Amino acid sequence: MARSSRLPARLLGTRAVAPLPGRPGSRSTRQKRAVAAVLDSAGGFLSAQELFTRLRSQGEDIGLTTVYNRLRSLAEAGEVDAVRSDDGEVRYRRCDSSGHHHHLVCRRCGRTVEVEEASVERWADQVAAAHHFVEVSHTLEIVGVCPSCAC
Amino acid sequence: MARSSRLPARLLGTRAVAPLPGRPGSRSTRQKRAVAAVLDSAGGFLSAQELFTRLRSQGEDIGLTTVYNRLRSLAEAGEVDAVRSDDGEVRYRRCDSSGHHHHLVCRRCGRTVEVEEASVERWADQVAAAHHFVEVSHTLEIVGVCPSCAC
DNA sequence: CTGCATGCAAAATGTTTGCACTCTA
DNA sequence: TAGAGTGCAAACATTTTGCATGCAG
Repeated sequence: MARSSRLPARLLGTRAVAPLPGRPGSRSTRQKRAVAAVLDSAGGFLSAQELFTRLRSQGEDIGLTTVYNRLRSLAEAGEVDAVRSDDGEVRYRRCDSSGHHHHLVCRRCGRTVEVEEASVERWADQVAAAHHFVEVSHTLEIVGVCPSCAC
Repeated sequence: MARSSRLPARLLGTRAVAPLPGRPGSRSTRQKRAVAAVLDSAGGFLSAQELFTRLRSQGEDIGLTTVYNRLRSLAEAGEVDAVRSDDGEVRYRRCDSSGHHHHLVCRRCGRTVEVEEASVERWADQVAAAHHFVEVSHTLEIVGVCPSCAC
């Protein structure tokens, strides 16, 4: 009962040590390419369901299972970050690995702005250290309504 | 599709303008008392399912629906905090500090430390303002391994 | 008595799994 | 042609909802 784990919790958290894409035995398919493309163009966070809808609405013939499969592989490979949102969906974003950053998200249109602020990182690390926590990571998201959606 | 909300997202996030317990028309029942008791004695985070199991195993005759009902009421009243864990369950804990705060969570044993830091709040609001976002809220959680679990 | 509270049963969601089929390499 | 990849259908776990019944005030 306590043991649920619909998603191997290990996939979550923002740390990523990524093996390069194109590993042995990996095959290139239309679906893989499509998922990657949408993920790239989106920039921000996307849930599996959203991703699936976008693909379908742009005429791509792909199954929901495949989207989940792909997303899991990408997450395991460290090519996307996965965080669970408040409403229970897991949301993925292309991990540009160039630096740790957070997002300012519009709750209406989904527009996202990347935000970097070292002080927050430092603060989080300090807090953790003060309580002697190790292997620390953190998640932070600011949500609101963007100017275009405001009125 | 973006609109899922198995749990009205408004319950999450730590904003709480709490009406005092025992509001008008509120009745005291065995079940309510039982939930409150377990929640109190637990101290830390508890999922609805865990709470339910504990109640049952200690002989309490209560339904799962009631547990969920109660938890929702308590969350709306600001008497418990609700955070979604990595594995998808919402976990509740008796909320003692009345203000807005975040959590430092042990990813092994679930132990949590409440953290308050005005500067983070201010920073989040500033970032949002800079991009002209309104109706802003934010979520922040720091996860790591606590000293006892680090060994 | 009144209507808040309870809880069974059933629906809804997001995600995972079993497995037969498809296509890339 | 072997096996990685795909995707339908069905299973799952958590949470919500409909509704008839119960009980505190």
